[in-house]
Amino acid sequence: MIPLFIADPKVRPGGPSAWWLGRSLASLQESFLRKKSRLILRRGNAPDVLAAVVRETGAAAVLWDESFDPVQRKIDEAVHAKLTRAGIFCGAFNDSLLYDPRTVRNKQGTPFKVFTPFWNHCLSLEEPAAPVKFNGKLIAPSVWPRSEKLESLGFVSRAQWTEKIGRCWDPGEKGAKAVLQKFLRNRVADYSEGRDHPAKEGTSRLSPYLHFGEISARQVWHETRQHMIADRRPGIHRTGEAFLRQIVWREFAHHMLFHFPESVIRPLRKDFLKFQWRKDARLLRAWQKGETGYPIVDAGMRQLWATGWMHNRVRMIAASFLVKDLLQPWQEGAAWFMETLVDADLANNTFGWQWVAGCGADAAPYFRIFNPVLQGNKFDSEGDYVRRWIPELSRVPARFIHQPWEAPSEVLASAGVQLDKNYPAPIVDHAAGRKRALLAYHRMSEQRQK
DNA sequence: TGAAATGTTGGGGCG
DNA sequence: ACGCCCCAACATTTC
Repeated sequence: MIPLFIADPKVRPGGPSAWWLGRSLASLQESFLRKKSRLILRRGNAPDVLAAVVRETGAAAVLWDESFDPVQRKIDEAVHAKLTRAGIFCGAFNDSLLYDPRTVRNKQGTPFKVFTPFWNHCLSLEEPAAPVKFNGKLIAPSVWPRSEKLESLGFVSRAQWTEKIGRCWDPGEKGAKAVLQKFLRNRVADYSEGRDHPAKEGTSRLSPYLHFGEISARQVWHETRQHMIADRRPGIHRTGEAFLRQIVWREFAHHMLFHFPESVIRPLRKDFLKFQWRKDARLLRAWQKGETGYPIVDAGMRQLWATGWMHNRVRMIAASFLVKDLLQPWQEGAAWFMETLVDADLANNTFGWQWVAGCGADAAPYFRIFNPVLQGNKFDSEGDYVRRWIPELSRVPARFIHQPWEAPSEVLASAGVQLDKNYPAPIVDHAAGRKRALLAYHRMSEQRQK
């Protein structure tokens, strides 16, 4: 068996994702070496690379883990076509999802477009197969094919930010297992409540590991189920199920992307094609840099920049702010997230942004608009999250931490805050922004009727 | 996996 | 003691 990774230039990860992939491959190389095997690295057009490796080694079959995103699918098809023509056996298996998106259908035989029926349907299916522990030997070929150096694949960045992100994460399979065990031991029992408080570590933080396949959804599913049986803490069933529900949201997003690959660019609800966004590079830039003047939004955007990750509650708030308060196209936000997240995942990201923007198949209605002050008070009531990511506001009392512009001048002065000097005043008034968003939404709806 | 606007109820102050 | 008003507190509707 020849483990092989191909860096195909058609797949273009953002900076943090590329960094993660590089670290992940290094870790995978080590674990193959420990098993007296190797991980061969190549770069180039995947079908050509595979044909060359088959020629070099006389391999009889090529097996790979299937991915369902549009770019990868296209590559897989090309590989399959080229190799089968050459008489090579091809086999793809699904290790990234719990179920095969080609077979999950509702009673009408069409894909599910609403989450709850999808969830109920999944629960009615046979449980996904338990992962198999491999204890066997990896049989080495008589001659190993040539491998490129990991550094030459372009994933290893010398940029300064990688050092900072590196301190937050431990990519690789070992890290993934440790993170899951820690989550099940310490946090899953409080998941339903804890997951919404960004200052706490209440979420699983598994997203990048799941994205890169360092842990599979089936592993997470079965470990969690076992834990729910063994853990005697009250309420563990409810909170464990809330967590599994998130795993199935991921599943749903991947199935949706499989069935609607064009949703990466286009809104699923076609009336949104006519929505009047107010494209403004200045506003987009302020949002990206965490300079909107709304502390909970800015804290999230700065956490993203500093660590390659943002707490999910804050992702929703920040996304809502960009799309509704600033009326910027959701595609701009989605693109920024893909560039800056370590867990950048086309399916989850596309689904999430369409959900927030209200143009997804099963989305939040457009008139559901987050108020960043209320959300801040509700989920970061002490302001600890804001203080961690916006040091300029660290001395503002909790009463005003989510709306510093409302603080009396002496409070601001003693906290060392000068609005528009060391922290921006709000770039838009939320009440006015909300009204403007609703107006744009109504104009779109009227236009549809014409 | 909202929030704001609007409606309803009931207790207490007060003439 | 009674009725009126005010306004929390909660419920419902609307966006």
